[in-house]
Amino acid sequence: MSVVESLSNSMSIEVKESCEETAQRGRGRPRDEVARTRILEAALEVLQEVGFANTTTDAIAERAGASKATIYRWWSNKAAVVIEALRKQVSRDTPFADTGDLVNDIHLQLQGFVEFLTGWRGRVFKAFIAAAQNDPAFAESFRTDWILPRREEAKEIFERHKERGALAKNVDLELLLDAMYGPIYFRLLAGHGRLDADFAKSVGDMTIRSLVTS
Amino acid sequence: MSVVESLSNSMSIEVKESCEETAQRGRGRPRDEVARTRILEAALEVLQEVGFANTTTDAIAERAGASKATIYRWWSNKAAVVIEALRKQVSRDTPFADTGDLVNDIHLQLQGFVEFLTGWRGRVFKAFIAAAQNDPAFAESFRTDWILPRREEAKEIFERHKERGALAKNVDLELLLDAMYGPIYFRLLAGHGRLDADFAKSVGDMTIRSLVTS
DNA sequence: GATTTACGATACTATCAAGTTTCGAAAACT
DNA sequence: AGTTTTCGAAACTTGATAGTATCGTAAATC
Repeated sequence: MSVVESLSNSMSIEVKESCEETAQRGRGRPRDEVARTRILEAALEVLQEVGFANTTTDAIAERAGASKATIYRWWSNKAAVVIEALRKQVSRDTPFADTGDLVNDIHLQLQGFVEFLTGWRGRVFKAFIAAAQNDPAFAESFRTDWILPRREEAKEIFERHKERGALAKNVDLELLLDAMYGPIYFRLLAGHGRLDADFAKSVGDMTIRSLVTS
Repeated sequence: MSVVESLSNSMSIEVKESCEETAQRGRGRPRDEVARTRILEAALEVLQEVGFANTTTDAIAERAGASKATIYRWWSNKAAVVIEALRKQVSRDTPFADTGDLVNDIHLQLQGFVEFLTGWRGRVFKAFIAAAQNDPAFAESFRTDWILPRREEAKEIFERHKERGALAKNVDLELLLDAMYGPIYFRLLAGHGRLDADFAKSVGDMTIRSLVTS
């Protein structure tokens, strides 16, 4: 069983539905929630294949077996669809290691993250980051919905390690997280080296070494 | 004097001119090298302001005071202009610390890199990385012209530190470089924390701590 | 059954940008 | 002077796509 799977039952961040649109009881035919799901899934698929710059609403509609009219009935524009799709994925796929052992936690977190990025979700993720550099709406969502919640969760775990005495009180947790995840992001985006379990292990080892004397 | 300025006389990587187009002696009016320079500079300016996805050839031409015909006379397409412009900047702005002292080198390199990214060039750089996620030509140039040369140069410096005994022979230099630069890239792209001299110092300290027991 | 709303399909409009062409003028060589 | 090539300016063509509108149908409420 993979690390990601073994952690998938951990607490996930619930994203509040922004719109009052969801299944409002009224007169006519209700919103087709299946179509909604298909559209969001299709958006991620297309995004992952061609990047946001080359993602078209026609492609999303065709992939979803839906109509463009349906898309624009529920989302104000193309970016809104993709951003909601990305947020949905975030709320599902954020396993996080919390075993009680510091060394173990660090390794499992890095291992799980690399596994998360390998393959399908890695390409989605790259597209997300790229879009965030060109469009402020994506940048905001990337920070608010992805980066910050994960960091807060990780910081809580590390705070408990501090209280248990496994981690020195004066360790800068922001810096620690950057040291852990920075190299992973770096290889993901620059592609200059392998991004696999061995690398995750090495980064973890190095991070832990940097803590012993701090 | 800034770290970047103090290092700006160091060896820079000479990029070979790809095209035989440059100043071929023939019959008619020769190529206007001033216009060429203006076009490349304008390309970077526009890129840095709006990102590659929103960069238009019209904007580049207008900014450069040139004609689109001139652009397409010498470059096959829009991406070619921008990629050459980025390559030109790389060949100029790659100061690298090599003082002979390991701790000093690490801190100066990180300091110089953060300074490089702060302000104008940081935005160019972000646009470069974003484009690399959507367009294979940019990705190739990013690795070949930017990442790899810098890493090779840094690895040579660290190899000398190994020979001097300042650095353990078994240290993985690829990993070391990822640990140094990964966190910087991370903050540059995710924007979740400050990217300043203090941060560079902290990353350097942490990196050095991770080396002492390795 | 009448009404209301959503649906898929499709045609449509409007915009924007890449790349081309034309033209008169300028700058080199012979 | 004549020739060749480039230049800037501007008009132009072409293609792609975001977003809208229409229409007949399906699924709910009253």
